[in-house]
Formats: sequence, structure tokens, C-alpha cells
Amino acid sequence: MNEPNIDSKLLKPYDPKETEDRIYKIWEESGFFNPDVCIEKGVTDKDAEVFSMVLPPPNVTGTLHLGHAATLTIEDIMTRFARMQGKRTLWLPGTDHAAIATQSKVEKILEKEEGKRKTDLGREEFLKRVNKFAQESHDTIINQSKKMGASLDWSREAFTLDEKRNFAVRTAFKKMYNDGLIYRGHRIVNWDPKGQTVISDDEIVYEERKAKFYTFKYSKDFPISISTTRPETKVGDVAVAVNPTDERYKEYVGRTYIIEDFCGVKLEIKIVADDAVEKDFGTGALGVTPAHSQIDAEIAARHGLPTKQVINEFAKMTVGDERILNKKTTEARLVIAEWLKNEGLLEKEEDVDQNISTAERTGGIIEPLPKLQWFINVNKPIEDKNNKTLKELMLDAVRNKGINIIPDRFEKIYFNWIENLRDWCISRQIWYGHRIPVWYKGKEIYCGLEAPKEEGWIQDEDTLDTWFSSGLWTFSTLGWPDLNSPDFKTYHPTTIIETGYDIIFFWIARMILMSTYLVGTVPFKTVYLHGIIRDAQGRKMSKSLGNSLDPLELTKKYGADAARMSLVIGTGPGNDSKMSEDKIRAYKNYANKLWNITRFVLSSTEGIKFNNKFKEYSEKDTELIKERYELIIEVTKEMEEYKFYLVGDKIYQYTWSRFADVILEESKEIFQNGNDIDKNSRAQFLLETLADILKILHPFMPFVTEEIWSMMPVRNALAGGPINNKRLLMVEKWPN
RNA sequence: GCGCGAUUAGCUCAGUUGGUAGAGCAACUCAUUUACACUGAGAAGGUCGGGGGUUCAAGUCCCUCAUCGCGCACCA
Repeated sequence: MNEPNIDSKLLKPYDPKETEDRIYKIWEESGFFNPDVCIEKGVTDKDAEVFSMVLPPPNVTGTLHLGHAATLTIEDIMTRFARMQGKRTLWLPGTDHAAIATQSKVEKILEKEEGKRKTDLGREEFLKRVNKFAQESHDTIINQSKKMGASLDWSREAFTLDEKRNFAVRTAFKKMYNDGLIYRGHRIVNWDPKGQTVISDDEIVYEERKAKFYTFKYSKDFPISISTTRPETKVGDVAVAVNPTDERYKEYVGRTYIIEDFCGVKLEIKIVADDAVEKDFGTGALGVTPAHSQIDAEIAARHGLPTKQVINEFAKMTVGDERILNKKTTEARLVIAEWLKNEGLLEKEEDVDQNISTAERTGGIIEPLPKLQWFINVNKPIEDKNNKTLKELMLDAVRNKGINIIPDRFEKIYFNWIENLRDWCISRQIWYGHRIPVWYKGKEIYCGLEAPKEEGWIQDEDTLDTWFSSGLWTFSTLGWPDLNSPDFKTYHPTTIIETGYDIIFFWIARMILMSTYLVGTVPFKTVYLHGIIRDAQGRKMSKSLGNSLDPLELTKKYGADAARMSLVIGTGPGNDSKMSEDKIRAYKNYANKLWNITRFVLSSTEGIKFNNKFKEYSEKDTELIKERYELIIEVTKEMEEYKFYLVGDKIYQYTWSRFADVILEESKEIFQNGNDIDKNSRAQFLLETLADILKILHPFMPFVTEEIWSMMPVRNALAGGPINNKRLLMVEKWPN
């Protein structure tokens, strides 16, 4: 056999390092990530079906982790598949300013490197620092995303805090304000003493801890015992509530008791009857602390009881004498417990498991406090929405199948969340974020897109919850509020949103809220939720465990294609998946196998004279073509059903066990001893099949397939045309 | 307390509408320069978490229990 006249690269093992950056550059320069260019260059029909999707914008707080890598991989598979199907395909990138997360990260750095606090710098200077940090972090994460092979349209990149998005935020806020959906109210809110801001109910993370459960009386002659895990809040009690049907306490209801000295504080306690109290819990009597408990505040409101705040924003006591005044709640707790014991008032002290509320971003222990904040009313009927509430709009979108959630069990979880939903607190006492577009002048208040012209108006100091701007993401990135924006008209509602199931409430639900209300359509037709990536033992990856794998290290070592395959195969929607280096290694071998298959196919078909006029297949090859055809039908269906994990495995299986191990082996015999028809037939079959394998595999392993494609004499062999007169594989037509 | 998911080979997972269990990785035996050692051939490995039921037939449908994980609520 002659020395094969094929690309010399093929004679060595496949080297992803030499290949991937070069290929990515070719893709970027082709412009094909941008659907407009695809239309311009004639690879996509102008009237083609639209496929659009926004990338869940990564926070500008750090670097790419495996969760991002999985997101990028799954979404790139969807995007490349759609593009190859000839759809008008847009995958839109961006980053998230992640208000609290980013600000607290910069605060930490400032503290560590300069020993300064943000107040030392002032709002303006501090924000400059945050912006600088955000910019650097942004650049890192964008470059890392490119390493994964993501075919995102970078020309449309957006940021949740840039000028255009800020305009969208102000527009949205103003409309909601005018409709009475946004209001300012004095309420018990979740205060994070560590982050020095209010947070929403969804930003609370419950942690189970051991706690002491004290049962005691306020004074010796007080008739009812109460229980609590937080004795220090009891200096703020104004009542004891019992169940109306509780015979034990019936005679006391309505009476008021004065306790002259409760660890240095005078209390006035009224006994009230309220249905919210459970007879069987504790003593069946509840000490009512309206300022520091949501439920107590509700009870207090029903009975016209006063609110007495005893804890401040730094979780320190604001009442009492030197024993507790200015002490932290945790210290005051012990002081009062000790006092109760000494006074003989303590009846019982038990160990209990308790869920304590912590702030998701800072880890601070939440202190319920009464505060004046901005809220979104989710229960107010909206006139131009047939008097439906935001809650109902959110429910309808999924219930009426305007939105399909994959896997569908998350629909239940979504409904359950909405049923328990309370008004969304959207103001934050931090500097980094969208400033609330509201101005005050004395008692006057103004909400608008711009500051009022006249003198003397002062803007609200607070910024908005980061999820407010994220909620607008599917349309704020497409030109909204300009309803005539061509992108908005073409690409919204988006085809699909793909994200981790852990942010279904934070993000998915808020996007549905914003889009159904502001745009009047669903934000996306399908929600595809993926799971969490865990380590080989099934543990969550974390820095403290030291078990996290860096996706960039993995791509360096094994190639992005191998990393992508291992992130997709063995992962169904909604299920957590496990990641190990063994798994990736297997797919690195696969890339090389494909490389060698190509070497064999190209070199063994080279000398064959093709009979293109009479494209004739042997009986055996006709069967093989049928088999291949069935495979294509099958995987195309599975791709359309988003079962990528099945397709990846199937094509792997076919390439290796069927095409290489069986078909190539028997081809050796045919090329050696077969007649011309058989040889010609087999050569054509091998080239066609390899081309189809490359196409099907391309969404999964874009780099190696594109590289091999560039070496394939496809047109020459199959149609008699000139070599290399072919498009990039990324815009080739999906096989059929 | 309410709800959800998982439990299949040593490990990671497939298993469509019920028809006597599949793949990858690992381990085992053989092949030794082959398109590819980032390889090939072969063999081995499972009473499908336990129990009960429906059915001619159950990994698959129903009930129940157990273990692990998760969400929500409660958390006086």
C-alpha cells in the first residue's frame, strides 16, 4: 500500500491543545455564532424557524466552575443542534452583577488588603472598586466560557447592570409602581446583620443546629408558663397568646399583668386568645414579641398590641441595664437564662434541634426586624390582566401549558412555592446594584425614569434585589422596552431556558412573573432543569472539602470535548450527576479513536476510483445504510426530546463497537480482495458514515469533529466536486 | 408535619407502551505493533433495596416498609 496522502496531523495522536483555540478562532471569525451573519451568508433561511435561548448569566464574582461548564455544554449542544437543523439560532450571553455576592466579596478583599471598610471610601469610590473587580472577573469568566467551545453570539453580550438593562429596570419599576404593585411598607423583614441589608424569603438558607428550649414564667405570680429558644427577645414581649379553646387558660384571657422587673426591664403583658397558637406545642402559650417575629407581628396586629423593638441592626440589645444593654443577642440570651434560673423562674431547659435562618450570601444569622422597605404585591388584582394577581399569572403560565417544565415533577414544586409566596421584598441596603428610581422631597414622593428637574429631591438610598433585573433577562437583553426592536420581535418569547434546578424560585419564577406582567407572554416555552455536579463519591463539590474539579484544568489535561462528553453522558434532567477524572479519560480516548478511524477511512479509500454516475451499493452496504438511517432517525428524535445523554452514548457506542470494531475490520478484507463494485460501495459508505458521525457528534464534541471535518474530502469523494469546497461543520445540515 | 427523588454488575448509570436484564469505567484471561496500546478478542460479574399484590408474564403497574438525598412548612 502506498504511503497515504493525508494530512500529516492524522499520523500522530489527536492533540486537543493544538487544536481547540485555533478552531474556536475560526468559528468566531466566521461570524456564524450570530444568526444575522448566518442569514447574510446564506447558511440559514431568513424565514427559518427560530431557536432562541439566553445563557443564565454567571455572577461576576469568581471563576468558572463545573456547574457553569455543564450549563455551557448542555446549552451549546442545544444550540449547535438547532443551528445544524437550519433554524435561525440565537444563544445570548451575559453576566450578572450579583449585587450582594459581589459587594461582600469586594468588601472582604478591601478589608483584607487595605484594612478598610466601604464607609471609609464612600459610596462613589467604593462602587469604582466594585466595578473594577466585576470587570476583571467578567473577562476571566468569558474567556473560560470560550474554552468550553460555547457558540454564543458575543456581539449581543449583555450585563444585568449596564445602561440598557438599567433603563429596562427603571421602566419595569415605574410601571409596577403606577399599577400599585410596588409599595413601600413597614413590616417585619429578614435582616442580615452581617451583610447589613434586608433579604427576601428565598435568600434564607435553613441550617439545623442544637439549641436550648427554655420554659419559664415572667415572674413568680404570673399565671402562665411560656417556652422559647430566644429568652433575650422576651424583653420585647407585649402579650401571651393562647388558643381560644384552651380550657387551661380561659380564665386569664383579657387580663393584663405588669411585670416590674424582668431582668431590668418592665413588661406589660396582656393575655389574648388567637387561633394561630397550638395547644399541644410547648406549654400551649406563646409569648408575643411583635418586633422580632413574623407570626407574633400578625397576632399583635389582630389584637391591636404595640410593637416594642429590643434588638437593633447589629443584633445587639437596645433595652435593659448594663447586664444586657448593647450586648449581642447570643450573650444576652445566656444572661437572661441565668437570671431566670437564679430567680427560680426557669422550669425546664431542654436540648432541641432547631432550624435557624441564615443569609444565603453572607452566612449571617437572620434577625427579624420591623423596617420600612419596598415590596412587590403578589396578591393585588391587576386591572388590565383581567384582575388576575401576579401569583395567578405565574400559576397560569405553567398550568395552561404555556410553559413546559422538564422534568415535569418540578411543576409541583413550582406550584407549591407560589402557593406559599408572600410579597417580595425588593429593596436592599447595599450600594452595588440598580438604585431604586424613587425620589423624596419632604413628604412628597416621586417615581420616574429620571430624577425630577426641580431642586431638592433626594433619591432613595437603596438598591434593588439582584433578581429584579435577572427577572427581566429574556427580554431586557433583546431590546425591551422598545417593542419595535427587531431582536425582541424575532426572538421573544425564547424557545427554552436551561438552568440548574436550584434556582427555579430565584430566577425561573421571577422571569415568569416579570414577563407575563410586563410583556404579556411567557418568557420561554420550555424550562430544562439540570442537576448539581457532584464528586465521584456523590458529595457536593466545595472549596472547603477540596474535592472540586476545575473545568479549565480538565480541559487542559483531556480536552474540552472530553470534558463536555463526561458532563453530558449519565446526566438526565433534574438529576444530580457525578464527575470523576476516570470518566473524562474515557472520552479523551474516544476523541483519539475517532481520529484514528479517520486516518483509516481516509487512507484506505484514497486509491479507490469512484463511480459517481452510478452510485451503487453492495447488498451488505445497503443493509448498513439502513442501519445507519435508523440510528439517525432515533438520535434525531432523542435530540428533539432533549435526551442528549442518550444520544451521546449511542453515537459513542455506534462509532466504537459497530463502525470501528466490526465495519472497519471487515472492510480490510473487502479492500484487499473485493471486486470494484464492492470496493467502491464500501469506500463511499465509509466516507458518508464518517461524515454523519461527525455531524451527529458535533454538538457534543465540536472541536475534534470540526478539525476532522476540515480534512474530509467530502465533496470530492461523494459528488465529484472539488476538495475543500465545503462549509464549516458547525453550519452543515444535520443528517437525515 | 406535607411533598419529591433515588435504591439495577465492584463504581457511574441506561432500560421507551409490562414480554426472562444492558453500556461505560474498574478488575480478570489472552493477543504484542495493528488505522488506533489513548488498542483488539474473550470470559466473568445482577434472586433489579425488603415484603406483599395485580397479571399468562413485573426492573417496569399498585400497596407497604427500609435506607439515603432533596424541597416546602414548622421552628413559641
